[in-house]
Amino acid sequence: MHFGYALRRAQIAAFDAFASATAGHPITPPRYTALVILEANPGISQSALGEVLGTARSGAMMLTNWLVARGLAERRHRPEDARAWGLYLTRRGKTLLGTLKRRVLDHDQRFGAKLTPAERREFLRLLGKLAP
Amino acid sequence: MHFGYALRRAQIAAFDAFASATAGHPITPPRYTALVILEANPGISQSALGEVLGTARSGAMMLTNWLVARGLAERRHRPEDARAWGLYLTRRGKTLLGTLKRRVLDHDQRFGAKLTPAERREFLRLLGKLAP
DNA sequence: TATTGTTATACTCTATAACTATA
DNA sequence: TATAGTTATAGAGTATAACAATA
Repeated sequence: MHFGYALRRAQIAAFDAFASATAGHPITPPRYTALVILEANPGISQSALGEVLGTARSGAMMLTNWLVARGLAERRHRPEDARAWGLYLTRRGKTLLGTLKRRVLDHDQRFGAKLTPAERREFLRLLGKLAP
Repeated sequence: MHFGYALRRAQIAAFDAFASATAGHPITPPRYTALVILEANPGISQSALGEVLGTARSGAMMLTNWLVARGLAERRHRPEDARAWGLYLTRRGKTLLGTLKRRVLDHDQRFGAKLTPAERREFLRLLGKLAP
């Protein structure tokens, strides 16, 4: 069995847990991650968002467009640089993220509950060695 | 740190290893997996291929079309069921898969070499508990 | 009626390239 | 010239729905 396959299978199972947690919302993993990043970095630029997400600028823009169209985030002009936007969660975005975070964390913990506490620690340590 | 994120990061690293192994070939993880499945199950039907891959029939068909268009696989009529095709690797498909398997396995082992042999065994055991 | 393959369609993710406005 | 954002385009993956041929 390849590492790649085994990892992929486990990650698909984790995606399933995420899908259960976000059922009823059109939220995908990248969108959820973007919300989390915006919450932790108010005023971040689109380019910086793309860098953190590990995607191209254009991808960050489409992601931002989607969030803005649904009233979850907003662009604000930066006085010090007319080229860049500052991105912020709206009240609605913060509320949704609050709800989703609880549900995602809950499902994540249930997913991890297949391991004992000691196994969880060891597993996360080994993941850290594989993807530093 | 969520399990989901940690797993995703490690899996992206594994995908990178796969990409290095298949550099120069337009082979993706699902295409590689399909080749492996066809090698192990000569004459398998498209529907069965889709089931093993965990995707819809239509996806298995587009995958098959791609392989057939490049001369890597072929469809043969089944005498016992005029509805279904039997799928087979061509000689060219077998040759390519042979080359790729060596390279993918090599990169997979290099990826896993970030862990000690004992850690590798434990890691695969824990992955098995998470995604049985 | 159920199944196989097929086609059409749609959405998401990702990437590159070219363009604009600004620095 | 370099950067931020934008737009266009493309490929890949995945899914559903409807259809014809066959079982």
